[in-house]
Amino acid sequence: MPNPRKRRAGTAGAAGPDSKRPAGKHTKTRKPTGTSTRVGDSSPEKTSASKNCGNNQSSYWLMKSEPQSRIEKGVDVKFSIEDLKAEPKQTACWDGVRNYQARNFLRAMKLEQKAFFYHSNCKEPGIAGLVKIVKEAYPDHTQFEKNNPYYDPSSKEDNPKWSMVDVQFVRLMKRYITLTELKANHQAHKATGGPLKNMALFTHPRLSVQPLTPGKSRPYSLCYSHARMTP
DNA sequence: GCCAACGTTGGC
DNA sequence: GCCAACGTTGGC
Repeated sequence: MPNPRKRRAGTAGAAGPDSKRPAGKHTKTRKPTGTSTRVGDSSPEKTSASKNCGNNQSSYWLMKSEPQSRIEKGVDVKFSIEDLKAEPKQTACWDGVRNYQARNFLRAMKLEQKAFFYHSNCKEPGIAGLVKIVKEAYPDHTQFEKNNPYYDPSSKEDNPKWSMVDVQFVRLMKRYITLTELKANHQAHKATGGPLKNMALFTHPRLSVQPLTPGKSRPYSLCYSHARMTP
């Protein structure tokens, strides 16, 4: 059931983001490595950010979602950053990821890490805002729901294949960063060795959940092989 | 384990 | 709506 699609999210499950969270989890918002990165600044060169991809992986991610209505198996998959903002607690679960690489990245996400919210499959694709991880990976309930577009009959309750995280709205970008702009920077960086030269958005265009690398750190290809472990 | 057929992604 | 790129499936 290939559905390497990104996904919208539903209200953070009945088992909401905080239901069984270790209470005192008020970790300081750890800024991505000291790098100067003003995260979420509108300059695309800075949209890649954070740590290395070694063990603790990227501290910054990019997650795609479709802001426009589209019916998939009878269900509207639309989920824009405005939709996220409108959720209770501005929080939702990121369900429906059905691609192993994307899933592995979901599983690597840590509390408080941030992700750029990317609008795909729409008039003007691009980065719309910033979200943060408020619940680490747990089983995606939609894989067991027969009437759900993301139902996966091959997944067993005692060994769920697919995971999701909960994300919370942080803010919109100061200005919308279009795919066109990102691509221009990516192209330029390929020549100059700039930080976006290996941006997964272009090197792995179908990956709906992807890590971003810090300005001068290792190329994404390394992260990629690290994350490659299991299907 | 190869690989052709098929399905999906997502920009255009 | 088209279609190229690419992931998945399943026969062998």
